[in-house]
Amino acid sequence: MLINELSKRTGVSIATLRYYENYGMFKGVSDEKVRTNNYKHYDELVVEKIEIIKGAKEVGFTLAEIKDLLENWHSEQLSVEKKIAVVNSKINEVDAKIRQLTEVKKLLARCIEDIENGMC
Amino acid sequence: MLINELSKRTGVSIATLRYYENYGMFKGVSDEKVRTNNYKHYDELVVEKIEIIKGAKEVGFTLAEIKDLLENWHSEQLSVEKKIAVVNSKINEVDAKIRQLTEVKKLLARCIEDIENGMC
DNA sequence: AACAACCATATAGTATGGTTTATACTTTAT
DNA sequence: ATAAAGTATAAACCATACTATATGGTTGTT
Repeated sequence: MLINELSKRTGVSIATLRYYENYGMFKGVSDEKVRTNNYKHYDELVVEKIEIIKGAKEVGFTLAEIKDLLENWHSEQLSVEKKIAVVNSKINEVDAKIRQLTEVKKLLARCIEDIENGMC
Repeated sequence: MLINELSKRTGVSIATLRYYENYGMFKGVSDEKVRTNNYKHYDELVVEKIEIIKGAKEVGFTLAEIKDLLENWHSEQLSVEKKIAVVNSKINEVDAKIRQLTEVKKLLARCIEDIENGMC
């Protein structure tokens, strides 16, 4: 699919997609058979990556962190074991975020107690 | 306590604390009895607020969102019920983030399957 | 008294994550 | 064939969240 469709599929603006591609988050490929243009084509794997980018960004991961993950995930250099280790370490980070959110929830629950006790 | 101690207590740099105060996240008060300076004093409530700021930021809330929460939490204008409603709505947002993180975890688990199946 | 350590304010600079604009070529619809 | 819509690249611009620098006053120690 071309960038327009990719944008529609993912809900991410074309400008942002180009920004991501330029940043190195994923790569589209030009069709070798067509030499009149260099339109880039994106596959389902790119869609998957973008879903990860969207979710991870939403919960506070930076593009640099996400890029690092995606790069290793598809690296030819790394062994299967190492790739899995990289993804697993990201899963651990996600768990840490969940714990942090649980902490924030506790703080907010304390806020409510404070309010009920007229302390604010 | 003065800003130096506040910084040490919270682990947030003095520059950042001033930025937050200027942004309206919290306010220190000058001692009325001392007219020779306008050093600002911060209490335990400020420390609590900063803990919330730190936690909420970490998981992707913007300063504007957090400010809004903190402002309502301590507003004199709002009734107890409304304050509680504001904090509760933030708790709901936190729950949404947790769900989002769970989604990201699923996507990452799918990555691992892909890797194991040699699809990457 | 003098010197370091601390506080306040203002302004400028930086990094991240985009968005907008300009230019130019390609494809598609009529 | 020509206008509209789509694609690519580059550069300028923008908001957010700091960080650093400059200036000047205060406090505390010796």
